[in-house]
Amino acid sequence: MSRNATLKDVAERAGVHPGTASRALNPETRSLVSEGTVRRVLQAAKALAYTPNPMARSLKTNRTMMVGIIVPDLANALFPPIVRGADSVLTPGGYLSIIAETDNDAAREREIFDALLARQVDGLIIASARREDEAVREAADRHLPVVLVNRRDDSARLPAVVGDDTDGVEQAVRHLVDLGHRRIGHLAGPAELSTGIQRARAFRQCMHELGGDLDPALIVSCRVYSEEEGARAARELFDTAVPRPTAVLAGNDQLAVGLYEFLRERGLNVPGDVSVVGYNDMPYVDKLSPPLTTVRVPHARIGAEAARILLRRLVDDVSDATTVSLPVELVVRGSTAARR
Amino acid sequence: MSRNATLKDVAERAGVHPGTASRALNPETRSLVSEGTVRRVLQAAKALAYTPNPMARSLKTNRTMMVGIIVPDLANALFPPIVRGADSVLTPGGYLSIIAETDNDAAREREIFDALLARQVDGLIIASARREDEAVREAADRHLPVVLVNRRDDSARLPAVVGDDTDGVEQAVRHLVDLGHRRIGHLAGPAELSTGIQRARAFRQCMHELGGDLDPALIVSCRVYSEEEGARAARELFDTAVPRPTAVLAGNDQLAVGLYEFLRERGLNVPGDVSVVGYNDMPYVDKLSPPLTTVRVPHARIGAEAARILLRRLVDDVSDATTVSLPVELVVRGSTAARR
DNA sequence: GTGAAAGCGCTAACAC
DNA sequence: GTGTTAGCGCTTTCAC
Repeated sequence: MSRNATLKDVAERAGVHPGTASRALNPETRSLVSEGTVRRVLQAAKALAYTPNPMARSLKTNRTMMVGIIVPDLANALFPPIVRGADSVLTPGGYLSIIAETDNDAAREREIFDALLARQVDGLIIASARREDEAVREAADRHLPVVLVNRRDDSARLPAVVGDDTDGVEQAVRHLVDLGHRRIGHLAGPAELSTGIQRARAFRQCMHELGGDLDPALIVSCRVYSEEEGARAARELFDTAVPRPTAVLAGNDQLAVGLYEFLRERGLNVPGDVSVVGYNDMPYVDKLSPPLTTVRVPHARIGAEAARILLRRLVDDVSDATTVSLPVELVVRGSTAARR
Repeated sequence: MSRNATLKDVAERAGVHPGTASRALNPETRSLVSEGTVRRVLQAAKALAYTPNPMARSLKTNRTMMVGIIVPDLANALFPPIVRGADSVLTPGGYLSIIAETDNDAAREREIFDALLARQVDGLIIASARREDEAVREAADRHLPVVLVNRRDDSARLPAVVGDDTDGVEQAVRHLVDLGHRRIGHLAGPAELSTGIQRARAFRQCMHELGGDLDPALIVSCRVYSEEEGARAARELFDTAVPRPTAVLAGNDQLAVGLYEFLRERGLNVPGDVSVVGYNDMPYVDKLSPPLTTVRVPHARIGAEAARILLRRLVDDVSDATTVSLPVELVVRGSTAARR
């Protein structure tokens, strides 16, 4: 924006060669320079309020110290904590995070992926992966430093950090079964997302193990995670499953909110007639009436852990394509009650 | 991340000098090159999947094509739409947005401001301005290309885009007065923020003009915008103002949510005993019970307009420190009713 | 321990 | 119309 001091300025003021100034300023190479010179250079740098030009440095070192974070949608309260968690690790590590939104659009994701690579980011954290994802596939093919968060792709060739969906669903179903429910419905998330398929799979498994009703009509798939789709799927569920479920596990909190709407329209009471469990523990679901029982996913921790894995790759060049599952916790509120 | 084609590669493949290739690739200078050459260069570039190295370009042009967006907190549902609105203008303009959060911390804001400048961003959109703000002051002093959004600083030396607080408050108060309320309380936002002071000022003014009760005990200041602080201030309001207000205008929706909590604890019904109006129309306030009547602020438009002003400065070098006020709209829901 | 010099990839002023 | 050259600010190899 305005004329800044350059290394040359600092060198001149300190009466040394720019090369020497560079060495003195860089902690890694500082030991190569005599103590007195280091002091003079540091002093000159301070006096001139010198900040190295990252462009010039990047051009030389081939590293931008920037990491891209790709999320579907910042307005979805799920993602800001992930971003913040990642940021809290990246910033102290000297990296700048570049956040971009895909709007849940595969084409847009592709564009952003390309744009970020063109900008020479050193690595990428992707929260928008679909199970079949072109950008993710390319990242794996090219061995780019990429970590997936929250959602995985099917190839599983990239490291990923997610919440433990299997355990989360089990806690939820067990809670409902303990309350006496057997006929439990599931509003399954999009089949193209790992969370959707994973939670649905865990749901079937649990129902089987815990003695729930295995009627296939109890599972309805949602095309997207949204309130409207939740309401639509809820309608389908309650119109199809006979007798109607006494409890429903929603694939995420947004679907649960749609379910709430539907039940209210139908004149069905929560939890009197139907118990409801959500997933994620978004902000404000404790303010719904009744407050939503849901599975809390540690999104900030997920983001932080992903950043740590990425930095390990970037800084120490250690890589492994393992998936880290972080523990989740059922938060019981007012939307679940014993079956009447 | 991996070896990319350089301009030199493209030039070689097209059988021309790098300088010529550069001209052919740049739309601005393309007319200087013969048609056939342009075609060959473009073709070579395509074949090699050439993307210009932004570092090298920036080093030369002294422009990074990056804009910093500073927000207090992405988890506050207010700010993602601002970011998205800005982004929707910046991206087509060829700019990349760098989003950073201050956590409502002045020191952190200062750090981020410096870090972004060190990264050589071309301009800044600041949503975290306090009325007295060191970073904002410096930006003005140095004539940096900066646009304020949502919140302004007192010096008013920088362009700003905000919602029309005066009109918003007037619509809210008029609505309450029309419902028969006279004893209307106000949970004022932080005095260090322009929105807090502005809305409180407008509130006093309106109450005066519309015949409301001017009892100073009806206005309570909040230190921060948060639910807890809203609840605390509500307690103070209802403990101090005698007789108690029959309606309350909250400085923002978060304060309104805190007010809800307090009223529920006190056993006061909304809107039966007390009507409540919020400010901002955050997501999910329509899901509260009762759904919150509030003033809708066009945050996405605010972000977009700010970006437009910034681009005008960056691209065409037009600048003016005027404040743009965008129209707001009262959304009447279930939290307001006629005084009994 | 320090200086000299090359060069990262690009653009732009200047030749021809 | 195209080639040549210099140089943006920095790091790093090579001399000395």
